[in-house]
Order: sequence, then structure tokens, then C-alpha cells
Amino acid sequence: MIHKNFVPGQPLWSEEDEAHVFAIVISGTVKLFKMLADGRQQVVGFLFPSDCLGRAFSETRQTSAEAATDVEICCFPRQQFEHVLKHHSELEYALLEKTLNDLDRARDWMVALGRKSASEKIASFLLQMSHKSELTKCPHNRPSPNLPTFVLPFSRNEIADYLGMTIETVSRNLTKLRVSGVIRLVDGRTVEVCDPDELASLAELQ
Amino acid sequence: MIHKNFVPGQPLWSEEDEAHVFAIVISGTVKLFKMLADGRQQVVGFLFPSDCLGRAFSETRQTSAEAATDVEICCFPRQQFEHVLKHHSELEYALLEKTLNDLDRARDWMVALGRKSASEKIASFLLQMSHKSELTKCPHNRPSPNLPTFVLPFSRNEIADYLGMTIETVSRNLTKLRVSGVIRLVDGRTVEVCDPDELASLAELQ
DNA sequence: CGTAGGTTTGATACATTTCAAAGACTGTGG
DNA sequence: CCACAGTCTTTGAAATGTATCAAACCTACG
Repeated sequence: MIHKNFVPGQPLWSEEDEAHVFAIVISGTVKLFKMLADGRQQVVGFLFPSDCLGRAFSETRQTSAEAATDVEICCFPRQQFEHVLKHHSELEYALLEKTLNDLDRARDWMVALGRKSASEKIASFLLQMSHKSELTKCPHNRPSPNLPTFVLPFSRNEIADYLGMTIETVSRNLTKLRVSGVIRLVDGRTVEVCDPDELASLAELQ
Repeated sequence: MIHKNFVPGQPLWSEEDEAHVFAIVISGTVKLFKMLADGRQQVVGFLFPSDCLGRAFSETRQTSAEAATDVEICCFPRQQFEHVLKHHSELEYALLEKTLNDLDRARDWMVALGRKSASEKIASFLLQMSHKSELTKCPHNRPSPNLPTFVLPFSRNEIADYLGMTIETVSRNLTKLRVSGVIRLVDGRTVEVCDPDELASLAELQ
């Protein structure tokens, strides 16, 4: 069991590698993605502290992983991890729970990719990030008297590859939200949600 | 444990229902989908015989399910199933394996939804269905001397909702493949793949 | 035979992409 | 501290793929 550190943009491994390790994210944000032969890229998930990295019970990787921010992970040899898993059903149960939740999240995002417009996708994404950041704040000073504010750990390019669109469309739609007063861009990556209700209704939640 | 039968189009349950049962598909094809408030629909998965239906360890459903063909399922009360699961780690392991595979498939499809063109999506879908049908055939008469032929268990509407596009675009792209000789439409739902290699290259596989 | 549901085809509209350039930000070295 | 290069982001104009609207076609079935 060893700790490893990565800087933004550094690959944790690539899609073709054999899957020798299983890991837990300690700090930072990890981007999971797949690439087509011609270079088109789709982000299939983001991992935050406490999330699991690696596919148990498979020799081959299905996805690449890259650090989006500074990242610290804790690695185990995969086979050792699988061995422990088989003899500790609480751990196996925990992994099952996590995997079921990942599947739910993936399917929610399939709805956005397949059926939402660009502006709805952006709103859904910002809402998702906003909720994520609320959860990591101290529960004592919630509900916050201030407007929800958070720092995006991603570039426009990464956002575009997550939403299945181009950076230009991402930029245009963020501007639209800014001009209409729904959000405020403190700097390129820091977002203040001025009108959370409007943002939620623009996201066309199920 | 009881058997239930459904006819095409019949809901197995709806998205808002509480999740009381866990089930296994015995025969037929089940469509898993989600709906937006305004009626837009996204198919998030298809289930075939031996696939599992229902979300263990959750009180609420995230997705609706509907029979695409005649369907026969075998139901268990969910809590009883969970109880058995916790005391039989082989079963829990099997469910974990299945869930990990579902997650892999969901992520593969996210790439198609987010980054592939309409024609690539159609080709990917047909390839997927072709592989599915090969797997269910008797292993003795494979590799088949005939061209792969299969019956789609879905309407154009269901295909469109899976691919995140409209029925018209589905129809136009099937026609394009037919005219270019890659496939032959025996009838509206029966597809013969005349040029499997070309189909694979059109799918832009990762 | 006639109707209803599903499918195909056509013409037009529109959202998003593509191509191009300007603008902002970051870090480095003089 | 400023100048400069490199990268990322925003903005604009034109091109394009897919959706939308509309009608014809087919097939199954009473």
C-alpha cells in the first residue's frame, strides 16, 4: 500500500495498460475518460476524495484516468485487494454500494448527454458541482447565508469533454448564464450561483 | 418468488414507484429508461435473459422499466433478496461482477451519446445487437457460414431514445446503410449484416 | 376494405460546430 | 517591475448536421 502524487494533466494510467492497481482518492479531482481512434474524447466520470479508482476483477482497463488538479491517491495491488474483498464481506458490500451509485450517476448523465440541450447541460453540470461543494462543507454553517460559491477543478476543455460539446459552446453558455444574472464568474474557474432556483429549473431535472 | 409475464409496451414499474422487488429476466427484452419533465426520454439500458432488474439497497427507483417484447421475469421481495445477499458472499460477488459490467457498458455508451455522429451511433448500435445475437446462438454452428442476421426487439422510437436522436434520423441512417450495401433490411426489424468489417469501421470503435 | 400505428421520405429551420481572431491570464527572464 | 511567450478563454461569422414539420407509404388487423 503506497501513496502517490500527481500534478494536473498527469495520467494516472492509460486505457491500454493492464490493471494492476486499485486505489482510493485522498485529495484532488481525477478525470475518467475514453478516447476514440481519431482523438475525440468523452469524460465518463469525475472522482473526488474517498472515490475508488480501478476496475476490480478485470485484467484490462476500459478507461483512462488523469489528474485534473493536484491529486494524492493510495494504491493497493489489485489481486491483493481482490483477495481481501473476497474474505471481508463488509468491504465487498461497500464496494457494491459504491458501484451501484456510480451506475446511477452514469445513467443520470446519459440522459443529459442524449436528451438535454447545451444550456441545460451546462446548468445541470453547475448544479451538480454546486451540490458536490455543499456536501464537502462543514454541516454546521449550513444552510449557508451566502450564495453557493465553488471553484471548478476543470478547464473548459474538460467540461466540454464531459458535456459532449465544444469549448466554444461551453464558453458561450456560461456567458449567457452570467449575462442573465443566474451566475457570477468571480474568475474563470470560480462560480457564484446567484439564482439557484433558476439554475435548477434551467437544468430540466427529472 | 413468483413469475410474471408482460406484453410489449407494458410497464414493469415506473420511475416513482418504491422498489419492492428484485427480479431476473427469464425471456424477452426489457427497456430501462428515464424521462424528463417535458416527456423527452432516454433509454439507459436494455436487459436480456439472465440480466438483473431492480436496484438493491435503495428504497427509491432511479429508472423506469418497460417490456420491449413479450417478457417473463422471476421476482423476489427486495429485502429478502438483500438478506440472502448479505449471507452468501458468492451471490454478492456475482452481483458485484454484474454491476461492474453494467457500469462499463454505461460508460461505453456515454462515449457514443456524447461524441459520435448519428451514423456512427447507428453502426455502433447494430454492431452491439449483432454481437448480442451471436452470443445467444448455439456455439456449435459458429463461426457461421451465413452473414449475421438478427431481429431487433425494438421499435424505431425505442432505438431513437437509446441513441439520443429522432426516429427520422434513425430511419435515414438505416436507409443510408442499406443503400450502401452494408446491411440488408429483410423486414423493418430484421437486419442482415452484409459487410461486418465496414460496419465496424463505421462505428469508430475505441 | 378501411383504419390505425409505425416507418420512410422530403423541405425547411435551427442549434451547435467549425474556423478564425482577439483577449485574458500565467509564468519566466531580462 | 515590465516585456514576452505560451496557453486558455471569449467572441464573431459561416458552415453543417440534426431536429422539426408535413405528407406519403406500408403493414397488420378488425
